Amino acid sequence: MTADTANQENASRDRIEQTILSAAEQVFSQHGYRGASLQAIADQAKLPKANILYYMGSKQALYVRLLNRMMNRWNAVLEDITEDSDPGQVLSDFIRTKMMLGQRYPEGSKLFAAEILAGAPFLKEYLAGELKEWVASRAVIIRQWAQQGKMDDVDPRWLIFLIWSATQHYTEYSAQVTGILGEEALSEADLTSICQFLEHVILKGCGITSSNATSH
Amino acid sequence: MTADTANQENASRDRIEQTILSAAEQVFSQHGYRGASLQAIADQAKLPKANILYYMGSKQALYVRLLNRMMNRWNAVLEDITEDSDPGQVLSDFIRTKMMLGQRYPEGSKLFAAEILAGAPFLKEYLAGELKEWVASRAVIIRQWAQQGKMDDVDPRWLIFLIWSATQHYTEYSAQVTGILGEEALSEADLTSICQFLEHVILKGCGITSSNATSH
DNA sequence: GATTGTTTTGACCGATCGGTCAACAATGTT
DNA sequence: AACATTGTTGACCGATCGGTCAAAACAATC
Repeated sequence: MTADTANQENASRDRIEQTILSAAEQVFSQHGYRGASLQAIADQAKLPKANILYYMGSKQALYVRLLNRMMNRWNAVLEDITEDSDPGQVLSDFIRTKMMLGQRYPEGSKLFAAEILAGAPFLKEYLAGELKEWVASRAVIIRQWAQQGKMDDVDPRWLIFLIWSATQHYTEYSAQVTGILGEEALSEADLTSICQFLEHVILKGCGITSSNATSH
Repeated sequence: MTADTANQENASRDRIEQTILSAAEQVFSQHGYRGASLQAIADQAKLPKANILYYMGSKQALYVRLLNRMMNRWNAVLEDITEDSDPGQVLSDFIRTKMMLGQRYPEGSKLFAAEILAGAPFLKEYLAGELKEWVASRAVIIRQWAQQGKMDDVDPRWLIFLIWSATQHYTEYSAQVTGILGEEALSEADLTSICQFLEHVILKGCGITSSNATSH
């Protein structure tokens, strides 16, 4: 096997795996781990069922792989903030980025939501480990901002949960939102309006005078 | 059949039905409609599987009945507001009530969330009908408050969605929240703190001077 | 062209799915 | 006591579940 054919084959293998992962993400996100069937995933991917297992090993391995892929997409958010950062700028970016991620990866977001709804059987350690530390470290910085008088002295944990929930709502509850709005899907105008609303309420609600937060 | 024995039998039947509904709510809320099995519900209710079907007819009928029961619990919220109401008082009550409902019926709330995640196959008409009208009518009143200068001119729909998402988060994402906090469950102190935080941020964020909102 | 390794896929496995049914127990009614 | 109604439940049905396997198709090397 030459390097050329190796690349070619690996590329082919990657393409098939991506097809399967994408199909599986859709099915798992709609019906959760138990409710999803390999046959439904295979149909979605337009491949025989045995092929799914050949590439992914088992239903559980496929599911865990999807969860990990989604976790990786969430890195780099709120990662490089310090006590000297501008809260308005940071929270504004946070809201926008979180909203954008949800719109970019709706199936992945729903997959994650279903996992949490089921009691997070595959993510318990991650939540109580990595993510807990991440929240704690961000909370320290936010508290410093409050001590500096840059914002109100609110509990940073509730603030983070508020931004998470408010933004995730529009992807995970999209069926409810679109039903109520009477639209097929959220328009660009809707998204802009929602982001502006969230920035307005959350920043103002935290006592942040958004000097340059609307400069985007 | 005397009236007495009729009452007795109906009471017995009701008790069994409630047992089944409660068991089913737990199973459906964790695994969604497809992921839940009648056998699992029967085990939870400590009844033979055939007994579940005798009382409920079918899996779908049982599921729909649970959804309707949950919908009924949500009535009476924001129902008696007028243009003369005090926004601070109303929104404060809204936040508290919504939070309380989530804590009181965690399984029902998760059941609803799973239904929406799956694309709301059984609730499409309700969302696009009753609930849409409900939101629209509340929105009219909230806009009147803004015109009267009682609050900022924010989009009432986004405001309603914000309060929904922020409060629901603590029941539907309880696995994530408790994992991050390192607690088994949310304490009373946590809940009080969260309510105060949400009232502070949302009311202030909407430009509402909460004169007597903290009188509870 | 023979050989070796990798994909592909239909057929199949035991277990479980939602649902039916008949036999039986329990309870009312007369 | 005889009968009718309702409640209970194990056994069973065809379909589908996740997963295995072997035979065939395919590709690469010598």
